[in-house]
Amino acid sequence: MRRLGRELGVEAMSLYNHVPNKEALLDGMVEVLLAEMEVSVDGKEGWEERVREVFRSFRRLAHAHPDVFVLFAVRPPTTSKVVWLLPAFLDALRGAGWEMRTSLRAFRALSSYTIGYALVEVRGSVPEPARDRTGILGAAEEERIFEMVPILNGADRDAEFEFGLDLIFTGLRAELERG
Amino acid sequence: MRRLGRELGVEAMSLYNHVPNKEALLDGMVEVLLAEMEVSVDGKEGWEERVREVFRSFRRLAHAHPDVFVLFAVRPPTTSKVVWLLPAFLDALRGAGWEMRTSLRAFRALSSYTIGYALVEVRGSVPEPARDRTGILGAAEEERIFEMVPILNGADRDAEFEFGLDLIFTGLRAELERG
DNA sequence: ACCTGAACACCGTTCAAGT
DNA sequence: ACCTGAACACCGTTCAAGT
Repeated sequence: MRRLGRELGVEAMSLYNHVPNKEALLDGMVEVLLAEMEVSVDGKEGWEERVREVFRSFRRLAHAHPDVFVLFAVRPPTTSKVVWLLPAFLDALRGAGWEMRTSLRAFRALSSYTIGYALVEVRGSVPEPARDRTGILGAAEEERIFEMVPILNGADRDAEFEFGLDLIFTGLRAELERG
Repeated sequence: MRRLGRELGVEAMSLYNHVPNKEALLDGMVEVLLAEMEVSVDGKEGWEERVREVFRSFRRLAHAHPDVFVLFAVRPPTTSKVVWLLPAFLDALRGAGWEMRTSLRAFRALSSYTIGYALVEVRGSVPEPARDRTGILGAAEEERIFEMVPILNGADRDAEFEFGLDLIFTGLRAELERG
């Protein structure tokens, strides 16, 4: 609050004339973040490609404002979180022909995946492990870890994210066929 | 630090004889959390059921220590995060016959989903939306939101989580068949 | 080797007093 | 209606001084 006050050329206490407290300020930032989400879905054919586009936009939001995105992920749910994300999803879903419970489960799966993926991404890459640090593991397992960390860090994130979406959509299509 | 000191019957500054700073303390807590993860996989037949069990354990960890789990999700990656989770996964995967890149992508998909799902779960349920709050939406969309929030909150979390795992595993099995 | 007092540079928030 | 000074009850951290 004090720093924000300084930035605005005002004392910290003045802020309380405009905002109830710091928490409200943080939630407001998240709200602004979500309002910024732009989903351009109109050109897309078919529910699958439209839904993909919603979650791609969501991930782009995390890249654009990583710190606020962490707030989004961590702070308790608010109405605005639901109000921004859910209609965008349901809108993209038109034509899929699911009942509501299935739609909501699909939403939970896709949003959980996207939140988790973007969060891991935003935190940065895994540090090179120190040799002594891994003493808990057997020698073979230790070797495996050393081999994997660079591959983990060197991955093409966009392709990797799409791969995860592919998995989930394969599951959803199968679900749809079963009725 | 001051509160922890009090809890230990000692002044806050004394802690700096044992720990470099607060950050290190938080990372240590995450490390203890991960060390606590118990995966009982030995009885399970087949890689799929074993891998499922790994991520179920992970989610159970979030329920047991929600605050530390949030730290896990938010703090930068450390060696110990990889060292605990990845070997457990790779171990469960034996017999699936994938190359490393595919294994790592499967790991990313499943861990992202589980982190995201557990995080949303841990934050608590969505508040009942206020009627005036949703003025941004059209009337029909507003009605849809009002209808959905109770369903969203009332869901059977265990079943919902498993449903998401189902989707991803369906995708992985398809991937496996294609080679 | 470990603990402490004093000190520094911070926080968020309240409230009476000002314009 | 909005801003401010003073004040309260906090933070994490350093460092010289103690045992």
